[in-house]
Amino acid sequence: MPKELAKAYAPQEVEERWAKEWIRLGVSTARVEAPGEPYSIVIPPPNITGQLHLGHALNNTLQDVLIRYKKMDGYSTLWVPGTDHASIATQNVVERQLAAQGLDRHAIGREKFLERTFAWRSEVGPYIIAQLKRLGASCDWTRERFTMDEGLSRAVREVFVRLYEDGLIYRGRRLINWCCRCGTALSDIEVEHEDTQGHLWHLRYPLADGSGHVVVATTRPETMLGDTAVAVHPADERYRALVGERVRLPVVGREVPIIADEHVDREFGSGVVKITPAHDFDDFEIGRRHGLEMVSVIAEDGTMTAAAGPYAGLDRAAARERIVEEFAATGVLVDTEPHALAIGTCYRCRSVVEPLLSTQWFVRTKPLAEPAIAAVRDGRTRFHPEHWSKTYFAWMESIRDWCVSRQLWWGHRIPAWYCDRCPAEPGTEPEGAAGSTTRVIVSREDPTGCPGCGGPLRQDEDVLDTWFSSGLWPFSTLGWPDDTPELRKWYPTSVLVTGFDIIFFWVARMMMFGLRFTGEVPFRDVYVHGLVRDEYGEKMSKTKGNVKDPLELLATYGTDALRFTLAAQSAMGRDIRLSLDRIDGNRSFANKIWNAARFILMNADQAVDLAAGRGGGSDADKWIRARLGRAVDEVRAALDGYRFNDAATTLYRFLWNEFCDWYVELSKMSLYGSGAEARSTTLATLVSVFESALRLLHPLMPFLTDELWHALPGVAVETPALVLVSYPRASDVERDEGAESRVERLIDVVRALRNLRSEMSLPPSREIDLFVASRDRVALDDLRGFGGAVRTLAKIGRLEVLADGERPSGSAVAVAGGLELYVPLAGLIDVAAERERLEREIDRVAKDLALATRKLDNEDFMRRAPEEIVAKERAKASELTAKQELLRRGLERLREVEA
RNA sequence: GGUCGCAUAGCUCAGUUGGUUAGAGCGCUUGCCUCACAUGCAAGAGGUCCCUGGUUCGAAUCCAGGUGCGACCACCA
Repeated sequence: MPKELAKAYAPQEVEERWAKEWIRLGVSTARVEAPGEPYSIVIPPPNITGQLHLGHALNNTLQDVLIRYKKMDGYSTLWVPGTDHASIATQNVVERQLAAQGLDRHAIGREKFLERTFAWRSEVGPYIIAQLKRLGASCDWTRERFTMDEGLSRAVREVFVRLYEDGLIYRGRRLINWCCRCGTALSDIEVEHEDTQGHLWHLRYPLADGSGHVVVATTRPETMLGDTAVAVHPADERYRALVGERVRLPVVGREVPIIADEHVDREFGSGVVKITPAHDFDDFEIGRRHGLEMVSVIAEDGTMTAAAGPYAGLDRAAARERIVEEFAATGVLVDTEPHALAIGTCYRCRSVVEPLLSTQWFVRTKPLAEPAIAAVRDGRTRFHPEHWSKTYFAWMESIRDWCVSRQLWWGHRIPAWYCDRCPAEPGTEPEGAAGSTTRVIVSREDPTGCPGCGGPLRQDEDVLDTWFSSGLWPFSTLGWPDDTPELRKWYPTSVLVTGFDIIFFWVARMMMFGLRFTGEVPFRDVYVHGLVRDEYGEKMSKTKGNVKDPLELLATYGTDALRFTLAAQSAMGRDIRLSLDRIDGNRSFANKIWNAARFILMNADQAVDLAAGRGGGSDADKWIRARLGRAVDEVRAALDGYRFNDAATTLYRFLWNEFCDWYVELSKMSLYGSGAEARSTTLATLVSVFESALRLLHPLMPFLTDELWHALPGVAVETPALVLVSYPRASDVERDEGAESRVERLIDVVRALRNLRSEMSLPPSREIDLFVASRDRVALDDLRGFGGAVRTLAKIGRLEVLADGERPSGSAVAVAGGLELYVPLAGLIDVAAERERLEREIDRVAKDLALATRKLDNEDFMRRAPEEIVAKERAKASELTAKQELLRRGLERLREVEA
């Protein structure tokens, strides 16, 4: 029985109802034993601290489009949802909460801190999941994972231990990036470089023998306290004689050597550079090459160490100020100039990162990167758009060892224990820290005591980089290290959908770990989407205050409208400027579809046999089926190629410009003005084509389509959700090309007549007469077939086909669909206006004709262009010639009337 | 410094392998409350496809150079 639909689509109620219904039905719950080729996606797990933002909305919309499409198309799909513990980000949030209460984590202790964080996590963790559900994401919610789940933690430990056993994880003492605010080491990519305006200070270092001085230039004068050399270029004539001499450092009084190193840039500053191996990555390397001493003058909390002498205890920034002041007063500072430089900042708290000497755990990445590079080179994993593979290669090929230990509490604790009574076993001493006497035990199970002396052990205090566990996500979520049916079935996953900002952090790590531990790539495809920006192209950020809340947009425009807009704007790899007008336009699109359904339901006063709508009927019925077939092909091809924008455009055009604008109008004639049989076929076609179109659209607009599909007469009512129904296949749709071209001709004619009416300012209510002539028999036959439709759609009163050679005078003339159209003007309009219109039209035709003629006159074109192109050009030219001739005749007749 | 991307209508953007009359949405103009829809219908105006050169019968599309944006990477103190 036809349902009553409200006059306008109100998404809110429909969406909330369906979101719940899908979950109640468990439509997206994956079953290992389900038939069909496997298709799987693992969600980029949002941070538990997260709020759904537009980036998530985009990311998850695209994944959902793919999953729904594949599921409908018969694949055995799995979309694994979950969240990331986000070690450092979450810890910072909780620490801020503590600070608000005047506490810090050390005050409450590790255990309490973790308790509190877990508690908070169970409070806010479900929030983002609920938001994903609201977005319509058809994840398998029974398989939700969290990176600190028991299973995933076991995977983390397994990986750590295996890497350790294979010599790919080691402890080393070296220069690392240290965030003084977060109090932890960071990996190279966790440091962001910010351009700032600083100074270049020129300092005078006296030679130790008192024979003179050298001037060094530095952007960080406070580090001079830790200088252990100054360096010049070996080929620099100015300083060649000084190499091997010593300078005496101001303040600390230490004598340090003048060394020669290729790395020094002779052009920069004075050509003499101070070397601080403990606080600068370049200097660290130079120090290594020359066996220099390393003096740490900045401590982990950002204050100066005892080695900084009189500055000990001062914050590094204050120390710099003091030193500059004092150097200015004592003549050490000889010059100050402004200097632009990039300083490293912490990606989580934005404070300035210090290079410090520290003992940390590192992953040896070269042996992991090589197979990961090969897998993309040989196409086992493909990037879309392809150019992102270049970014991936560039990073992978110059990868450096990955510092994975963090001095944090929230995260996976490093499975290493120390016995301070037993000596280190050979080969397990930290690199770069000779003479360590501590025995290290790395183990899958928590050890009960030292295997050497049986004595107590202390576990490493540190946790792992959060990206260590996310790097395992594609297989840890499927049950690895166990050999599970899920892993066998759905790994490798089909596609990873992500933003380019985490190619290094995440994609690269998953590739390395995936290949190392499963022997296979973690995903076949990587679809990299752009960033969602505001309407001015600015990145959305809290600090800029231009963040749009997706939930607000959902409330205003509807989820489907937002989803459709995001997909439609997702041209391969381009950023999205989100314009509210666009979303609004797609809200109208949803409303348009809603009203098409209303129209159908209003007319569905009889039982509808869907099968009867799949063949036969009028030309219009056949035409819309043919158009549907084309749309199906296009949408499928677009989705297969991750061209979401093309899929959206095709759907929009088909539903609005073809189905609603033309077919619905044409169907009215059959519904209201013909026999029962024709009427019944048209009704069935309306329902059948619309039903297919809803299925075709479903991945993009799941709520609206599910609601309407179930309201249609004749559909399988026992199917509880549209995602369980098959995706349309072009081969299931009849394609009658004859009918297709006849209706195209009809459309051309109606357009031409409407155009003419409009140009002549004829009121739509006013009927006009139409005389038609043509030398094209087929065109005339066609016209006889669809004449009635022309009369209705263009408001024609009399319609007559002229005899051979007979042409009316004083008529407006148009040429369309191979037909000459004459509309007598007597008493209708101003003849002069029509004459002008004709003249303009003739000009236009003449221009096109000239273009075509020039090509055909060109010998090279005729000789070298392919046959079909030449034929096309010929056809065009002759058509234009005929048209021109006609318009000219029409013009002449008009002039006669005028005269 | 290196690498990558982008430049098309007033605005936001499409335009797969070179051959279209260069498209869409919004905005604008004109006319319509036509029995699904005014979140609508019909019609229209609006473009040196950034510049220069090259390849080609043919370039918005391919190549080179330039200009202007944007992003990423980077150890020039």
